[in-house]
Amino acid sequence: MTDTAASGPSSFADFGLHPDILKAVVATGYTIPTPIQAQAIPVVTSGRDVMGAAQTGTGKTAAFTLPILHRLMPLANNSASPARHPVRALILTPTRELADQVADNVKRYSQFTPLRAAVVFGGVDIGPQKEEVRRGCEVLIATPGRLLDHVEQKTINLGQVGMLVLDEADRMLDMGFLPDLERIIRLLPQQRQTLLFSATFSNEIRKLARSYLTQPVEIEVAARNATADTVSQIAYKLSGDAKRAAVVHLVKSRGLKQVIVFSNTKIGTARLARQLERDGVRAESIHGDKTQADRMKALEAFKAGELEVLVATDVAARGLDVAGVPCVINYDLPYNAEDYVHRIGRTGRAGATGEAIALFAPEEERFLLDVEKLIKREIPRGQLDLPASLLASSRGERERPVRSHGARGERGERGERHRYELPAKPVDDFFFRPYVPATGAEPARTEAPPVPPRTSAKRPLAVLLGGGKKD
DNA sequence: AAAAAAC
Repeated sequence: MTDTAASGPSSFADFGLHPDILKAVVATGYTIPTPIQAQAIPVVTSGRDVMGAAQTGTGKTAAFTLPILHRLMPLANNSASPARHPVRALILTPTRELADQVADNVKRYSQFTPLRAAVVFGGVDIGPQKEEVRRGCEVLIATPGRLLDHVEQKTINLGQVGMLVLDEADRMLDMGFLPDLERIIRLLPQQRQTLLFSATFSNEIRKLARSYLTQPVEIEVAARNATADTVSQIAYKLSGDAKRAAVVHLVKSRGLKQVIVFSNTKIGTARLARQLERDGVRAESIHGDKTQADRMKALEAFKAGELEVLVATDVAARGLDVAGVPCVINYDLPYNAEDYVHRIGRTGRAGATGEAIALFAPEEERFLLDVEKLIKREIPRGQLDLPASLLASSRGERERPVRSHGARGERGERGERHRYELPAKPVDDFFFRPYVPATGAEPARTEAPPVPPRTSAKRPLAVLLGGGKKD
């Protein structure tokens, strides 16, 4: 812990930032730096490495973007030659949306300078990115995979990068980006400033920091894993069936706009959005199986206030910054308690008040208890009175029971609903072959071993052959 | 267990 928090500058003008950058800050309407900005800006400006733990929505992006631009100003020139604009600062993010958003910020803060910024990420045509990069950029924002693609195609050279930012580093590790990160870092000069931001300081993160940071200044603004005080939290216990009705009721009865509803699965996300639309709620879904164009379209519509609800997987749990999201609903409780913190961090941002509502089925209560343990506070349980009309339609439309395979005994007494049940996907006919006991008398079968359900197709061969380790 | 990310 550092104890410099209280004594930070009380105005952006106190940082000594280059006037052209300060001008953009003023134009954006910022006056008082947030705690992370107050702490990080002087340290980054001084050239030191930083290991920062900050709640999302605390102004983290500006906290590293502003001093980076400031430090690049002596290198800025108005030349039209791409050769005069090599990449000097590289910002890596785990998701495409976050990269895009950080790029928007960098472009805004550099609008009055000759500095140029570009962004590259996957899922979209690489051609325009090549063109943008070819024109030259001092600041490059990227997701790791597409960046390596560019490097291999020699459209991007990282040999002049003097500043590296790893944003949402814990998420990048979770997503298996470590090998990509290592490859990218090997392409950078040894002599550089490195900033690592992470929601948590896990052992893996500390190890990463030991490998790539030099005597970093540790900055931590909020107690780790704490939730913002400005977010009120409540949890409603509901059967799985009633959840959808609850979302409709909450949105309609209170006239909510711009609600993010989190679901655990891509399929569940898409299905819920469709059902909400049928119930007269303007809703779109965003998840990783959608094309990048659709993801952007949904996000834009949401930002523009055209949607009442954005139904999202955890693709949207971290980093997304939509001004003024008043309410986040956890339609499913996340398997990892930490994801709860990230999800509800979408509301109550930058000091605004927000509300986080959790809808949990009885069998999900243990996840709620995990969350309470992590955030070290109790989430009050509420009672939600749903109109009968909503509940009825919720039942009628149900094509198959949700979680009917749950191990709970009381499911039996509602057996009538099982008649609606149809498997979502065709089941491999292996499961329907008669069971043959493996007696000695049995003729030797030379049949290939059954292929497990298709999800295993991506597993290493060794696992398929039974040689893989299972832990 | 699920999600994300290069083609």
